[in-house]
Amino acid sequence: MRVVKEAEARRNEILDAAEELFGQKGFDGTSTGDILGKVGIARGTLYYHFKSKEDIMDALIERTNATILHAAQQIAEDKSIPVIERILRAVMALNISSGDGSSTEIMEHIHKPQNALMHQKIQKAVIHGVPPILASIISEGIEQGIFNTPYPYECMEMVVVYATTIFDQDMVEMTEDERMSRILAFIANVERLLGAGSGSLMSVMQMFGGSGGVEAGNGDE
Amino acid sequence: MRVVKEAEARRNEILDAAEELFGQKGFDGTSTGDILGKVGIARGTLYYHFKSKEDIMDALIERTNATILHAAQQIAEDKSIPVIERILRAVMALNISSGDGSSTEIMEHIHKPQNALMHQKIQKAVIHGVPPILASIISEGIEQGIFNTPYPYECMEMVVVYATTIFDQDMVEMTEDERMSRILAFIANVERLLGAGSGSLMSVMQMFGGSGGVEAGNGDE
DNA sequence: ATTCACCGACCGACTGTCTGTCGGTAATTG
DNA sequence: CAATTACCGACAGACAGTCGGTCGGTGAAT
Repeated sequence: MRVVKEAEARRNEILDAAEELFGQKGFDGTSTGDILGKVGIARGTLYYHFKSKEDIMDALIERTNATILHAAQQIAEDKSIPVIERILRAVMALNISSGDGSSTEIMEHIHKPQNALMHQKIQKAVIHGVPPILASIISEGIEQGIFNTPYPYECMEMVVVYATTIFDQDMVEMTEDERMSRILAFIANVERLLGAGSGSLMSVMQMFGGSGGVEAGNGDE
Repeated sequence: MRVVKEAEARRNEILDAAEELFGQKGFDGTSTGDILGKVGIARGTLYYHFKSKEDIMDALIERTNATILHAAQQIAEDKSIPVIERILRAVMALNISSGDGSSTEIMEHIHKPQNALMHQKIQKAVIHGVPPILASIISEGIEQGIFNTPYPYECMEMVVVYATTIFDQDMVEMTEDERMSRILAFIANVERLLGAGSGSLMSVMQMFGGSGGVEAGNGDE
């Protein structure tokens, strides 16, 4: 039983299988044998296309990242959308999406206590890729007088690092209430960082899916 | 050749060896065989004291953390030290120290591209343990009118998450200049978060070893 | 004060699993 | 009908964890 395909097709088959398996069982929990079985190829074939198991992970992250960042970048450049709305949409594009309707929901099930390495690599990619995109939008906001900070990039870096660590990962166990109050504090803090008016960013709360009627018309402080 | 010791003594011998080896070669790069050789015991003995390799790491992190956090806590409670100075000292206590002069400089060489799992676990412990300590100092500062924020805890959480990710790890490659400008921006951002006067936190810059006006003298790297 | 039963600490051969390699084979292409 | 490209699967090497068994010390009983 021998099926020959174009190298890139095989590569993607392997990545697809790896994506699903890593999501289910984690990187360490997935053996190359699992991938072999799922794709239906032999050991040698896998190592013909990838030089190591880790190489598969790297390729997977790059593939996903390219797709996701591109989508966010597109949105960021669309000056027809108001700044605040655009931030919201750009961030949304990073969370789920992908475009072609296929899976690519790595972000979904990656938050396992396992996959530490994968986690780290993804975060590195995110920290590298996302802040520049958001900072460009912020800069526009500054020109429009919506924001006011000398450090748009560093602000976004801080925001992204914090949000991905606390909200996307399972670094801190939280009840639904704790989460909600963290989100409120977070938004208030971001407003300060960006020099935005108090409450001006409350509309972005919908980014944090789950519960929470956006009803929050509270004026604290 | 058979040497019998008290269980806790052996446990600590094993942890000492693991600490050094993990620091040198990383967690994945260290085999249980390496530890065995270094301590001079047999396989079975290791698994008599620890239930798995990961269990060794957990114990190691807990041991280190207990020491470090305790030191920082002590400082935080010393109301004779001015608030700003106290923050500085508490953070210093987290970085190196340990107390008894022995090693415990995990934080030193842990920042390797390897040890992802260890990294994650340490960060989790830090995120859990440090913000409460710092927040208590901040709260005092608020009473004294030095700071002004409704969210001292969340601010510290954000600060700690960001600083450990960007400055302590190698998440982002930076030149010395980039690092310096990141630090400046960071301090300015923290001042905003805490509602502190502009420039009031510049003195804490010495926390970030290396260059900067502190003249500490060490030329690392 | 000697014997003996007991138990915690210790040993190391062994097992199962996993990653990565290598020589060889089938399909494809020019 | 070469030469290249994709593929195969047996194999080597390494490693984490297990298990039956051993040894030294300690306290109780003789």
